[in-house]
Order: sequence, then structure tokens, then C-alpha cells
Amino acid sequence: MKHATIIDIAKKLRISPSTVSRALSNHPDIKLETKERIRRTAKAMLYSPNPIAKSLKISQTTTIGVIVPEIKHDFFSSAISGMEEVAYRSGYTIILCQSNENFERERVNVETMIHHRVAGVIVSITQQTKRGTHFQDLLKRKIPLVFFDRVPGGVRASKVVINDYQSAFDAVSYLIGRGYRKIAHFGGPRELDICVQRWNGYIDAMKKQRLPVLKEFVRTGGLQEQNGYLSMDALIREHKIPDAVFAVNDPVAVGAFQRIGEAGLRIPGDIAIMGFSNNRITGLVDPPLTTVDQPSFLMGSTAAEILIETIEKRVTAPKTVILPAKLIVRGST
Amino acid sequence: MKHATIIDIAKKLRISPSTVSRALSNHPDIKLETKERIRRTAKAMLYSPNPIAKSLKISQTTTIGVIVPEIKHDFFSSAISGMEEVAYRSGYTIILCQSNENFERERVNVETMIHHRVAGVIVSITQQTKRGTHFQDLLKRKIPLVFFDRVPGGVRASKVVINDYQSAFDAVSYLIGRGYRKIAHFGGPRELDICVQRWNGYIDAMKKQRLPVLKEFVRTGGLQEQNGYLSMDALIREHKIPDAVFAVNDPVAVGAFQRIGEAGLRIPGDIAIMGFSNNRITGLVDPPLTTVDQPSFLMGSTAAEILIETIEKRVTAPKTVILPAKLIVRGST
DNA sequence: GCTTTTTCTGCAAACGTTTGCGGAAAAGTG
DNA sequence: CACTTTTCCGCAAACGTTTGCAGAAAAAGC
Repeated sequence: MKHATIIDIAKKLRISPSTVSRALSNHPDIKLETKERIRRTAKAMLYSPNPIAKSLKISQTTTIGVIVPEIKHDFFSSAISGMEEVAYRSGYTIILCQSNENFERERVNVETMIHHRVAGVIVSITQQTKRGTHFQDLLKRKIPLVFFDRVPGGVRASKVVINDYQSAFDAVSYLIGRGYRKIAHFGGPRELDICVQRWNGYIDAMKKQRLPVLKEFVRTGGLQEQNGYLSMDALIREHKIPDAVFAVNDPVAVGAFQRIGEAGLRIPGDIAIMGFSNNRITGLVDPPLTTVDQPSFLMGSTAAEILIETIEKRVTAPKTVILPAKLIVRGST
Repeated sequence: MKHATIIDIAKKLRISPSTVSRALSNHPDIKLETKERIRRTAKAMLYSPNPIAKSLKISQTTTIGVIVPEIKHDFFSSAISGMEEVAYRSGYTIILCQSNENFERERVNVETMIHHRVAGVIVSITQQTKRGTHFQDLLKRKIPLVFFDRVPGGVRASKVVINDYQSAFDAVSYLIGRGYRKIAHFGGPRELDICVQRWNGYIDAMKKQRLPVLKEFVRTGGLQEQNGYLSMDALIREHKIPDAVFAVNDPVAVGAFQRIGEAGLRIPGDIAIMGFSNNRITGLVDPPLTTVDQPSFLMGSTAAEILIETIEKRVTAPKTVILPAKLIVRGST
């Protein structure tokens, strides 16, 4: 079963392919009557335009590329869901790559997107990503680009983020308000702006209340569960037990949570714990985790909206959207 | 910044584009020396082939389409992760659609895939999907198709699943072995084969031990958390408290879990609970849920492997792979 | 009725590849 | 040396669209 083409329609109607093309794209040059005729037979022949041919001709597709560190991560999968939703509504399709937190692979992914002539790309960068040179290749080719959540420094592109600094500041202030004093911070890699922001929020909140920031209570590591587990493990081994832990994100919080449980310590009695992102898990563990709600689906959908707007309206000025994050107080603090 | 084309290379070397094309695809007709020369300048000019032009010519792309009910669902996102992994290794890219458990949208998604001339598609069907006619369109066009997990009846395509019947049978037998007698089943829609299989496994395990299957203890509904919540809610209102609940999947189990907690009942003391899939959540709630481990990542990766094999080797005989599932015993039973 | 304007349609080139076929040059054969 | 065979490369068409330009037909102006 072959696809019907514009040429097939043209032959059947004994007119030229160009007329058919114009009629189908509603060009004003074509008489209304012929347009109708063409549309009817197009429908009758089950014609569907070949996007590849069109792409080749106008050297631009109607697909948008998405690059995330890990698809299965709760935050990302629901952001992707948001993107797919608006892409679907706007007639775009999504091609998806994961970088696996690997810089080199991210670079390759960007190349893949370029080769595929995507109309634009949305990315959240790797933990390892320090330089943004590979993103410059996109900008050079005038391919619209929007980052979300994990954004690199020094790349002139749109971003959708939350106010990480303020959220962290508020979260830690809340802990202090609850009476916690020895508050540890399990931070992420210093290369990632969001980690630095959250780190700064922590520091400033502590300073504001004139609480000392103890070196042994500030640990940096990756963003995975195991990192939280290991950080907590180290603290326990060194017998440096904090009142509370402010984790850079939920997986790290959950890792710490597990280690605390294994040590027979009580939450929040012995150690309070606060996460960041409001992953589904945090509401289901016992006690449920206090965390900062990061609107993942919304971040994805607005990222897609901004991108599509940029593609279609050809606006070039990068835009930064800061979405509201909300402290969700639960049993762990 | 423009992309270098085959023609650009040809001009620079004063040879014909066809020679360049053949050299780059290592055609035996071309002298080794010229091949080398062409490859060198191709590299120097940062040439990268235009996949769109190639696709148009050979009317076949190197992308594979994936359609799932919900991206953010734990099981699916990690299956997608598995697919992306092998796709990446094999030089394919993934285009992703979600049907949102909506039959009509699934139909549109399939059309999208056809228009995009994907090399093959992987799908897990909707709860609503009863007829597979839209999948026939793929087969008619000789587009390889593989289903995973949720497979429809009556479509001649490859499948990768677990043995749902046996796993359910084993799970329920285990419950009976632990001494539970009044075992309820919260099942999914009867349209979905996996639900029927698990339902049958439940029934047969009960029958084998000569336990009565009570009508009020067998409830069907959707596959979401709220469905489990509501089923449990109904049972509690009717004062029909079972010893144990065997849920069709983890979200349903978690829903029931929540309702049980709200009712002040104890798990497993008052009601034991068993899920299905081994979502991450199940290991983190308290008590952790006994469940059946469904190897989501592996299911995704093997689905992709089978698909790519079918695409490249042009094998046409559908193949069914049954992956092992394993009972994970935890605190909830 | 003849020129000018407007309305509509077709021709042909282009997007970047792949590939069947033909043929020149080189090599082999007797 | 005259021939056949092999080796290597180019021509041109094709994939299904879009679009600038030219031009025929119809309408309008006088």
C-alpha cells in the first residue's frame, strides 16, 4: 500500500502538482472552486503530505529535540510528559535522547539533533557539563534552544527555572524556625548552577540567623540516591549527627532517609530531613518528606511553549521564565 | 553556517556527486585511493550526511516510534530508557508519543508515525484499546511492529511480555501459603490481556487450594492509584475486610495502601497487600510492598532489539519473548 | 473592439541524496 | 597488436514537496 502523493492527485484531476500544493496550503492564488475540488479528492485518496519531502525542501522539520540526563528520573519524565502534551497540540513531534549524565554523549545528542534538522531543542544539562560550546553550534545554525531546570552559564538561550536560591533560602529558614540548629547540606556538583544556587540559599539563611556553617556538615556529591546515602553514611561514621539535613534534591534526600533508617535513628526526632523537587516518592515514604514542590510538568510544558513560540514567531530575544516553587511541609521535619 | 553537502565535496574535488556518495558508503566500485581522498576532505569540510534527503530517496528513516499510555509512569519511563539505550547504540533515534490512555489519540499517534516514515514502532496499548485496526495500517505498509507489556489480541506482531498468568498464580499461591484465606483481587479493565491473565492466575490459584472466590472481593477498575483507593474504600464502607489484597499493579496497590492507612488498619496485620511491577515506590513505603518484579528496562531494551533486528534482517515471523518476573517478598505480606 | 489589468494556473528548478546504466581507460589475453 | 575483460567513474533520473516566474484566460476600462 503506497501513499498517495500530490502528483497522484494532480494526475487524476489533470492539473499540475503546483496547483495542488498551493490549494492544499490554502494559497490565495487558487480559485475557491478548484481548491474545493482538490481537497475533496485529496481526502478521497487518503492523501497525507510527506513531511520528509517538505522538510527537505524547506530544510526545516516540525520535530523538536529533547535531551535530558535520565528519562526514568521522576522529574524528567513528567517534564517530558508536559512537553509532549503541548507539542501534540501544536502539531510537533518529539525526538528524545538521554545523555546519561555523560558530557560526551550530550555532545553527540546535540549533533544528532542538528543532523535531524529539528526545529528547536529543549535540554537539561548533565552534571558534568561545564562548557556550552556544543550548544553554540545550535545557535550558529539559528536553531532555537531552551534550557529547563539545569541551565548552563554563558549560553544565550531561553530558560525555564524556579528560583532555586530563594526556595532554598526559604526552606532552610523554615527549618531554623522549627528550632533546628545543626543543619547539614548535601549539595550537588558545583558545576551545576542550580546546585550553587541552592547552596547559596542554604548559606545565606544560616548566616542571616547567625548560625555557624560547619565544614563537616556541608558535603557535595552527585545527584543520585546513592550520593545521599553515602553522605549520611560518612556523617554517621564520624559521629557527627546533625539536627536536620537539607538535601539538594529528592533522590539525595531519600538516600539519606534510608541510611538514617538503617542506623535506627528516628525522623524527625533525631534527624529532620528536607528534600527538593516533590517527587512522587516523597509523599509515600514514612514519614513523608518535607520538600520543595518543583512543578515538573509545568516546567516541561512552558519550555515547549516558549520554544514553539520562538520557532514560529521567530522571536530571538532569549527569555527567562521563573516558575513558583512551594514549600511542602510534611512529617519529616 | 551551512551544512556541507556531497555536492560541495564533489565540486572541491572536481568529481561527480555520485562518486562521492559511493565512496562515503564504501561502494566497491570506487578506487581505494579516491575513497581516501574523499573521506579526508569530507572530514575536513565537516560534512555530515543529510538524513532527510536520504530518507526521501530511500523512503525509510532511521527513527523508531514509541507510543505509550503515559510517559511519567514509572514502568514506562524506565522501559523507554531501555529503548533509547539500544537505539542509541544502533544509530537510531526515538520519536515519542503518549496516548494518555485515550484510544482516539493512540490512533492519531499511529498515523503520525506512518507520516514520519518511521522504520518501526514499539507500543504499549491503552486501557481503552479493544480493536487493533489502526495497527493493521502499519502492517499493511510493512512497518515492523512490536508490542510490550500491554499487548492487544489479534494483531500479528512481535511481543515482549512477562508471564502474567504464572506470575499472578505464584503470587497468590504465596499469599495462600502464608496463611491468608480471604484474598481480594483489584483487577484492571477486561480489555487488557495482561489484566485478564493476572485475573485468571488469581482465580486458578484460589481454586487449586479450594478457596472460594467471593464476588464482592473481586473488583475491576482502572490501573491508576485512585482506582485502588476507591476499591478499598468500597470494601471498607461495606465492612467486607479481606485478609489480603492482590492488586493488578503497583499504583492500584499503593492506592489501596493509602486507604488502608487512612482507615487506621495495619499492614499486614489487618490486611496484607501485594502489588505488581516493582515500581520504585513499593520499596520505599512503610511497610515496603511485596510485589512482582517486572523488568521494565529490560523489556524496553529487548523490545528495541527485536524491532531493530526485524528492520535490518527483514525477518517477518513475529516473535514472542517472555521475560522472567520474580516475586519480591517484603513487609506488606 | 482593443488595450490594460486582474485572476488563475503551469513550468521548471530546487532541496541532498541514491543508483541503474553506459562508457572511457586500464589491464589482461592470445 | 587487436581483442576482451575488468576497473573505475559520470550522467541523469528519481524521491515528494515548494515557489519564483511566466503566461493564458478572463475581466475591466475606454
